Formats: sequence, C-alpha cells, structure tokens
Amino acid sequence: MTQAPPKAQPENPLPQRRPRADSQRNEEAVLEAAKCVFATSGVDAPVREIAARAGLGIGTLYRHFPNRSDLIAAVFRREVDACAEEAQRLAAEHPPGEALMRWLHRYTAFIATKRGLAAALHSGDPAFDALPAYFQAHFEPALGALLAAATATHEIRPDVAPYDLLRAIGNLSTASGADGADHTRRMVGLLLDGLRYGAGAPPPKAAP
Amino acid sequence: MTQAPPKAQPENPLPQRRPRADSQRNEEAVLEAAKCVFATSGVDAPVREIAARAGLGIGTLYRHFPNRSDLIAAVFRREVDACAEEAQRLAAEHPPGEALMRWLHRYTAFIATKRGLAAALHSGDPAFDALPAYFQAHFEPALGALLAAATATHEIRPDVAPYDLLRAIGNLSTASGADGADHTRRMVGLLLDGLRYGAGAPPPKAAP
DNA sequence: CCGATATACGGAACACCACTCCGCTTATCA
DNA sequence: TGATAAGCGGAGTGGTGTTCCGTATATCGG
Repeated sequence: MTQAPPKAQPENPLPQRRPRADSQRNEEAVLEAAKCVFATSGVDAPVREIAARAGLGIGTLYRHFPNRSDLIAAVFRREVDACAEEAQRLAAEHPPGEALMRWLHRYTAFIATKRGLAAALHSGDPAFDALPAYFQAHFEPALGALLAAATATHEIRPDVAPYDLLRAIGNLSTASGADGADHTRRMVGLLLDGLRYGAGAPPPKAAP
Repeated sequence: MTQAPPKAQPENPLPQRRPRADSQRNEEAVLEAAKCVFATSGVDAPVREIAARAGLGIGTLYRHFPNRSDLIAAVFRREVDACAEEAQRLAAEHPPGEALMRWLHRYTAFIATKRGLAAALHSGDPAFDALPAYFQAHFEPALGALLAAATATHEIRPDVAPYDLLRAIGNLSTASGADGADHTRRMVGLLLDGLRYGAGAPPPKAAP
C-alpha cells in the first residue's frame, strides 16, 4: 500500500525529456536583449523593457531568471566569459606584446560598462555573492597567460602579477566626474607604458 | 488699465512673514529621522518609513524635500557638517596628536556609513552634483588644521596632504566582502601608524 | 504519423514604491 | 481677535518587480 503504482510515475530525480528548443532559444534571447538594454539604459532598466526587446512575455523572462538580480548576474557572467575567451583569440592572432595590449584595452572597455553593476555588487543581494570569485577565476588565468607570453619575449617586465593589474585597472576606472573617461584612459595608458619599462630587451633573442 | 490696483498686492520679492515655527521643527524632525533610517535600513529605505518615524505625513516631507535625492543630499551635508565641526572640538580638548587620531577614526566611522551613498553619487542625479565639492570644502580645512597642529609638535611627519589622506581612507573603506570592516580597520590603522613614522621627535621640545 | 502530457508561454493581477494634488488646519500679524 | 497665507495630511497616480494560472506547444510513446 505504501508502494508506488507499477507504472505511470514520472521519474523525479532524472527528468528524461530533453529541454525544449524554444526554451533554450528564449533564454538566449533574454540574455542578448538584457545585455543591450543594460548597456544603453543601465542596470536599473525595467524588466518589462528587456522582455519587450526580446519579444517575450514577462512571465517567460521570470521563468528563466526568477528575479532581476539573477538576470543581472547571468549577463555579467556571460560578458566575463566573452572577454576572457577573447584573450585566447588575441593570443592566437597577434604577437604576445600586442595581444596583451589589445586585451587590456578590451578589458578596460568591459570595466567601463560595469559602473552601475559595481554598485549593485555591494547591495548585499545573495545573487551577486559568487560574482567576484567568478570574475577572478576567469580573468586571472586569461591575463596570466598573456603576461607570461609577453614576458617570455622580453616585451614587458616580469614582476607584475595578473591580479594586481586587474585590480589596478578596475580602480583607475572608478574615477568619474567631468573628465572621468578621459582621465581613466590616460591613467591606464600610463600604467601600460610602465609595464614595458623594465623589459629585458626589445627583440626576441638578445641575451649577453 | 494695465496697472496693478493701488493696494492689497502681496509683495512678491520680499515675503515678510517669518517662517512658521512648526515648519522649522518639522524639517529638523525629518532630517533626524532620515539620518536614523538611512543608518539602519540604508539609503534605499522607503520615504514613508522616514515620514512615519518623524511622526509626519508624506506630503509634509515632500514639501521640505521635493524628492528623495534632495533629502539624501541634505542628510549627507548635515553629517559632513557634524563631522567637520567635531575636528574643532577635538582640537580644543586634546593634544594635537591625539586629536588627529581621534578625528581620523571618527572620519572612518563616517565613511563606513556612506556605502550606499557612494553608489548613489554616481547615479547622475543632479541633486548629488555638488556633494563632492561640499565634502572637500569642509573636510580638507578641518583635517588640514589637525595635521598642521600635529606636525608643529613633531608628532607626525610633515609630508602628507589632507586631501590624499581623506581619499586614501575613503578608498581603503571600499573594501567589502566577508571581512570588509575588519580589513578596513587594520589597513587604516596601518596608514595612521605610517603618519607617525617620519616625525621629527616625540616630545614637544627637542631639537639638536 | 498522432494523440498524451509535461513543459513553457503570456500577460493580468498584486504589492510596493516615489511623487502629486488639494481640502483642511494653524501660526502669524494687523 | 479675526483674516489669511503658509503648512499639513493622506488619498490618488503612475510605474516598478514579482506571482499566478489559463493557454499553447514541443516532445515522445504508440
């Protein structure tokens, strides 16, 4: 009597049906729409606006992201992934020094779009708790590889840790106000010149 | 015909009646209530909560502060005033070195309550535009006087600018996370020890 | 190929927010 | 001590994030 009937019991622990294709497509559409809306209107943009841009109902959006902060966190992770992957691509397509410089500018652009998000990070919402670790786990190896390659060719000095550089650029980018963007660009440029300052020797092979 | 009637025209440019006593009392009550509510619930606390704590209607609150950000800015200015005034009080009641250290800890406490506000400052709301200047205009002379006095008695090194110290403590206080408060306290302590490091000589009179 | 059914969709409805409006109250002053 | 302008209170407005549930549809056993 306490046993389940012989059949017609849906297996709870292992749902067998593969996820619906439209569901995956819609989640993708929401993320893409949210990325655009956050970029243009900031992270405080209404959820309805995102749903509208994705061409979906609000209910659908909330099915995929139970609340606003989950959506913000998902978009953030997605952009971290994209930026970190670009490090590999740049390393494959350019010489080490140039790949490094290109990526650091790419990273600066990434940080620049995260002004509002930095504030949200300190809001205490548990959805954001894991983001700093995610950030570090992806960017530190990405930059580490670029730095190692550029160090090996003596294009940059060898004594700069990836994490320090990530943080320094992040902090420089918090400068805001009238000429905030300009000030950031100049200061980051100065920092990157500093990277090249103590290099061993410009050409690939030159050792006494 | 186009002229005004000979009398009974209220003078527009110079309102003669002195402001009503209850109005001043209520404005004061709103500021005090807002200070408490912001401290306990953060700057995102509902306006209704502040009005309720002040024992007033919402309309009354909005009569004094046309919108939320005006109220936040007013509370901020008020706390800046209180903290800056305390510098004078401490200078009068303690020897220069101790007055300086006590005030810097007071300032650190002030900064600690401004986590959410720092985010609001970058929100683009024009009500906050003048706050950084207000901040600097009050704190720089306050700290400058304390530093000068402590430098004169050789209790601290003479080469630290007030503005740098204010900013450094502010930036150290942005460290958040698991042990954010603790980390801030340790780092600020270290910074203040650094202040004493290069002093000329401990006692007031000792010159070779 | 074709129902059966779990899964996903859509948007009306809800709770809460900042902010407005206007009839009523009250402090000020002649 | 009125007359009257200034101030007060809170219901109302418009907009937000989030929930709920009837409807539509992709998947899969037959």
